[in-house]
Amino acid sequence: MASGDRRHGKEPAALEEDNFPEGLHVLAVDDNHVCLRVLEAALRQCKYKPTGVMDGRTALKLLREKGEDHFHLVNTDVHMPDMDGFQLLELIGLEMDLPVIMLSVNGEKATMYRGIRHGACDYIVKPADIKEIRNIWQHVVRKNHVAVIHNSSDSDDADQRVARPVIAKGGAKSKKCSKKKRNDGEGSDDNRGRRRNTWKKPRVSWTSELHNRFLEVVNRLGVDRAVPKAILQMMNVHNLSRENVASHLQKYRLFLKRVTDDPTKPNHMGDSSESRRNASYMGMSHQGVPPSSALCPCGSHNIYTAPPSILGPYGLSIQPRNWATGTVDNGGLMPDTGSRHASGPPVGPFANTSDQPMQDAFPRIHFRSGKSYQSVLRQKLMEANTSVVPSSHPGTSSVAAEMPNGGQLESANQFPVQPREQISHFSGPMGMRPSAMGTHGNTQLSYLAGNCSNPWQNNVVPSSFAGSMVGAPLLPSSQVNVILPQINQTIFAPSSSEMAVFQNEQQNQMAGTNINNTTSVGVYSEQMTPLFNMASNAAPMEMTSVNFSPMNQMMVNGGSTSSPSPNLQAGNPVAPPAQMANGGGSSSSALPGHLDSSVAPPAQMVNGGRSSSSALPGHLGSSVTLQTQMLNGGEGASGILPVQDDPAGQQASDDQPTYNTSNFLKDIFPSMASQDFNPDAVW
DNA sequence: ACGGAAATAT
DNA sequence: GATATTTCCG
Repeated sequence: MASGDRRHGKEPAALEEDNFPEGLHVLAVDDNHVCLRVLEAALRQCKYKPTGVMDGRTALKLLREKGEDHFHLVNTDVHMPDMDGFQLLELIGLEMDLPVIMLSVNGEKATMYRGIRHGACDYIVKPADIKEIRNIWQHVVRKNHVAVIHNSSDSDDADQRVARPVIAKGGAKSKKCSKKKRNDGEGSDDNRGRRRNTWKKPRVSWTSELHNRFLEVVNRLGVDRAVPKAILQMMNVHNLSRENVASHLQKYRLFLKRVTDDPTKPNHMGDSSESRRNASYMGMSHQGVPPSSALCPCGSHNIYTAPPSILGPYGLSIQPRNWATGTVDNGGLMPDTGSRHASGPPVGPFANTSDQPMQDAFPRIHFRSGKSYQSVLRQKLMEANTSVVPSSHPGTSSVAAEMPNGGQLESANQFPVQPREQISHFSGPMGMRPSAMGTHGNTQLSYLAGNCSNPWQNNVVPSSFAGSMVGAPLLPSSQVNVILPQINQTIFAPSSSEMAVFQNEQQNQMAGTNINNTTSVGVYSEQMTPLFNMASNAAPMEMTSVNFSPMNQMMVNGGSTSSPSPNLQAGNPVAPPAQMANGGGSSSSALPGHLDSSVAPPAQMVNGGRSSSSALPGHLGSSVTLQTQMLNGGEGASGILPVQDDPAGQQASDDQPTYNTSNFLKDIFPSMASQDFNPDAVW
């Protein structure tokens, strides 16, 4: 119960200095020679291995050449003449998935916001306190674990979890010393340099889609020849390892065995024994994802009809589930294996990705997982607001402790109400206007039943095989069609340019709606959020359970109720068929429109349901929306920021096109003069 | 490379 | 606490 132990705070709450991993390669980017020198010296002093370059372009080139494996961190100034610092942030983030700490001389919150929006995981205001420099290593650690630890948003020790050391001496494994001999040899060698090697393997989520394919292959191969390697090969799913398959196969075999041994096991499918087994198995493991029509041509893969497919009953059963409450209401048709995640449906992130197993991820611009992380950023921003140069480093328990509710708040407010104007941006499935959908439970129902998994597949369910969905083409929704393909392209073959376009698109749309209240983030952004997470994250590790919370929420929203809320309607397109089964099972239907829209998990609902930001004190609310914004990854959503001067269009002071020594001095000295002399200040 | 089983994550 | 998934090891 290692994880349990950690959750209960048995382990160090903070990233202790003891765990400082010396020799992290830090790429220092600053066009100013003096600055760079100082920075490098500081890094060195802090036991890092700085690799300084003079400008953004060189830095990017270097990064691309050496690969992210060579660097652990990037510390870059955002004020560079040769390249937009923010663009650099983004590029690095998207391409390399490296923690990037932005350096800024002005320390303005707008700059910080922007930097964060562009992927910075933290920022340091010059003159930097050496302590801050010293602490940046924690981002590497956090990066590795926040995602993994995240989820239990309701736990009060979340902050501690986030701050937990990861790569410390033991390499990737932060596991406590195993009681067994097996893990004793912690001191493996893969800890220091190869950050990559220290990374935990992304957790693959065996959705029904994936499982379907798996079963299909197994069936095709025959039980005897169905060995991991062969299966893997035939499955032809990217990012799926032999181990993954082996593991799944193991589980499957175990299941088969169990079924064989216990023929009395309930068979709700009423199928042949084989079918039953498969079906049951699916029930056992599938993630509430509608089966792929492609894999199961019967085309009846929905909760209303569960006919056998020519390919077999693979995962045909959908696990009706009330995502909102984390309970399962499948009419006893299926085991409740996938319902453990109270935070939402365990949907995978790869909607419509044709060959991607769902995995957890730790997106750069994704702070959901790190409640404390958010808190940290929030604090930093707050400090920035008050012109206080933060000395404490984000992630430290102390900081986290200051925002015990951070996670809850953010979640509750994550998906504010969608204004109609925005809704109109999206055409529903089959050309239905969102407003025309879901108003009546039947509408959704019929839609979902008729078109099977389209909406689900395209909008919500991160099906690994959605690409092969028979019904996919039926979905005329421009939104869906436009977005999904990009997901495929950006996630696993991240192209910064593509991503940029992607974001821009969204930004434009968002901007077009001129949202400026904290509850105006609409369906679009909600749906996009996960995409951004994915796209901006090379290691989709936490997608399933974290990144997609938004999606999950959407699902709850759209499928669980026939709420009259227009917002809800907006969410309908993503309503999972499975949810339809629940009909009005979700309690959300009884909730106010806003709540419906935001679909806050139970715990969060308590929080007020509606936009939490509005119920919170200024800064607090600000932070909440900040996350949303970050999640959105686009500036378009910035309008929701309570902070007035951080609108999308703000090109304000942080946009200094040029940054020369003169500016530097001007910026630095006043800054230094304005604060107590700090012997630790780097520059 | 496999598959069982322990470890760990959710 | 139960399971799912990963990791280790023969």
